[in-house]
Amino acid sequence: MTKIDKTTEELILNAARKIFTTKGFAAARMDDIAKEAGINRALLHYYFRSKDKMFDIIFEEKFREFFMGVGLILGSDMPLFEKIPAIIEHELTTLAKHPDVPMFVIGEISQNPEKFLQRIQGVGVNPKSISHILDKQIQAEYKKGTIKKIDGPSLLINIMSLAIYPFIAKNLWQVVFEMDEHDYLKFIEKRKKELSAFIIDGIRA
Amino acid sequence: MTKIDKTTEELILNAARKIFTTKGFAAARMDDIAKEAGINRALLHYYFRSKDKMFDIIFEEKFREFFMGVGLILGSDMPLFEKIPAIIEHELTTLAKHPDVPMFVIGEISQNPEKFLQRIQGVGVNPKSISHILDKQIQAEYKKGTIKKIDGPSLLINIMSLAIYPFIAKNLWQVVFEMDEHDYLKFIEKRKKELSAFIIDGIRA
DNA sequence: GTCTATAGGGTGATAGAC
DNA sequence: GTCTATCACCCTATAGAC
Repeated sequence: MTKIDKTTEELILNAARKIFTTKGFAAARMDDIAKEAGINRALLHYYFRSKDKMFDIIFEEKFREFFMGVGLILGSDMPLFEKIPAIIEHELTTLAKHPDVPMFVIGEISQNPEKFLQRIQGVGVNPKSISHILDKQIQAEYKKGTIKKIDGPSLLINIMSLAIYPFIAKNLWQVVFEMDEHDYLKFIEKRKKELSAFIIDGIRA
Repeated sequence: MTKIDKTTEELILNAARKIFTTKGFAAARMDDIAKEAGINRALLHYYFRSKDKMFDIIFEEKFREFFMGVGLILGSDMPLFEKIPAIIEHELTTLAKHPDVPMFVIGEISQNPEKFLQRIQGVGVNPKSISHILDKQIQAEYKKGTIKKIDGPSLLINIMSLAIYPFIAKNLWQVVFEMDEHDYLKFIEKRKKELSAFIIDGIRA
């Protein structure tokens, strides 16, 4: 519990957040972070001891952001036809503000999938129970004759694909479509309205 | 045109392909590649001079694989309702064999979007003309009353999202769904049949 | 062509002055 | 708390023996 200058610590964390999320752990340099924060390398170690420790703090934070919101919606008892728009709305809104989070989180998970399970349970998201809730809702709608036969994992991955991929490949599509930052965010904004309808029409009986 | 041992060269390229595509440029070590190939580091430089040059060869190759096939289908005059299943079939089939290509290619493009435009033109794919062809086909179907109003970029990114994201986040979803390699590929195989229907139902009027 | 040895520069981390 | 100087190791690349 050493007394530390709060503003410097946050200056460093802001810099670390920017560098790690845009470059990933392997390509990020302590010097990049120091320069971004406008201080020198030694100070990073004074506040956070090592690159690994600093990375863990940022990753944990982004990991939560990435999974917790959608986990809560998915695990709720909201009806299926409300859940889908709620997820789309939530994902596109938060990711528009933090476009490089998906690539960062998924990229680092890919390098270290073993660490992933315990971590996701740590943030209070239980894949199995979520999966179970979703399966039950799909079953119910199917029996009512409102949707086609589809299994939970398929529907879930369809929703997440459509919501997340446009951010993962944002730089790629910006070049292809010749869009600048602002154009692309407008494009995403327009998708908000279209995507739910697209998904629901895709599963409706 | 020095005479070089073809089999050693390919041994190295195979190793480089594996290491670069799974770890990315920044995390890949020349020593990883040497060990994977069963030779020593110096030999890598003898054949390919530098890490950068070696990487370029692998990236160029994977870049082509990733864009050319789908580019040809998209640019063809195949009717829209055949084009969509053709893309899905092509993508899921080739990516099932090379699951880490999307993360590799998109990840490296994200780090260097400037280099991307010239490169894609280099492989004979012209985004603008493809976009134009697709737009015309959508317009035509819309006038026939067969599909809802949707713009080219939206439809295209929907298709690519659904096809590619499951491979980008493969390790993540394998943990969530508790699937091993074989389970996941079976899951993908099943999606092949479902996805086209899902997309077409999603845009149908 | 393939190896060992090593140069040369980067990179994370620490010591110590202020 | 913040800095400069520096260590120790890592990593790419090259030299030179075989």
